This record gives sequence, C-alpha cells and structure tokens, in this order.
Amino acid sequence: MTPPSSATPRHWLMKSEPEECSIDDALAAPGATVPWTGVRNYQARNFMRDGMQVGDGVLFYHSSCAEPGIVGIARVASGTRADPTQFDPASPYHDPKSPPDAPRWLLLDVQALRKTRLLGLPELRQHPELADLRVLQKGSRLSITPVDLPHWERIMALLDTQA
DNA sequence: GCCAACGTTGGC
DNA sequence: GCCAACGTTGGC
Repeated sequence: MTPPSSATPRHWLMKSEPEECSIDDALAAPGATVPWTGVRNYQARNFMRDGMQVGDGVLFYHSSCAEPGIVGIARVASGTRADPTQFDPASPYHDPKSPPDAPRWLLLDVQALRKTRLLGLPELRQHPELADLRVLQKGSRLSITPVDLPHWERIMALLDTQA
C-alpha cells in the first residue's frame, strides 16, 4: 500500500549564522534541540507552517561567515508554534506589528543529529547535478528551502567523501 | 567593507 | 495596484 503523499519524507536546508547558533551550539543544546527562532520571511515561515513535518531531514548550513556551507545533519523535531521573540521588545527579532492574538511569526524545533565535514559553497558549485539547489541560485536569500530527494542523496554521498 | 539581489513599505 | 525608496541578506 502506498503511503499518502503527506507522509512522504521531505528534506530542507536551513541557514544559521554560526555566531548565532552553530552546529556545535545545536549539538550542545539539551537534547541537541534548538528552537529555530528569528525567521522573518513569509516564504520561509510558510515552509515551516505548511510543508515541514516532524522527522523531515535538514541540512544544517552556516551562512554569513568565512566558510559558508553545509556543516551538519538535523531533523525537524516539532510542529510550529509562535516565535516568542516577536513580542519581546528587547529582542532583535521584535516585531511590534505582530498581533499577539494572531502571531505573525512561527518557529519549530530542530534537532541536530551529527556534524559533518564542511561541504562548502565552492564545492557544491562544482557538481552540475546540484545546480538547481536553491541555495546555489544567484541572490538566494531564503533561510529555509526545500531540497529534492536526489539532491539530498547526492549531498549525503558527498559528505561521505573527502573534500 | 562592498555591493548585488531581494523583500517590504508606503505614497500616490 | 504601481513602483521608488529603503532595509536586509549574504557571498566575496
């Protein structure tokens, strides 16, 4: 019997600035699980709300740093809930326009599974079969992007090789 | 630090 | 609904 498409495993790439939350930070957190706070983009929010399911595979990506690239494997560990930082005036993620009775911004928990070798942007670009990967597109700024299964599998294989 | 690309805001 | 101005992202 074929499972419904809603049960199909999905895969994602999630960007994190290592100065905010590195793969080491995530692995060191209780249960290696961190609330993915600070998403302030509607498309990324909608991926969390409408697309991501507990157990989905996540490529943990370091951005805005000396060596941007994939640095670990994680999984989606919860459904969405309101991101509390949107209501915190002291937070850089504060959003005074978000109605408390209808929170604009969501987060979900991400559980780090393991650190990998750095699979950096230049190396990713060397592989033509990965050319469609969203994070390789010019001007790609989305902090959460879906990853097609063939891309996921290719990246898993690359992570098992030397750079 | 630079700057291209992008998303959001707000005047009209 | 258009679009210019602005702020942010993120690689380099």
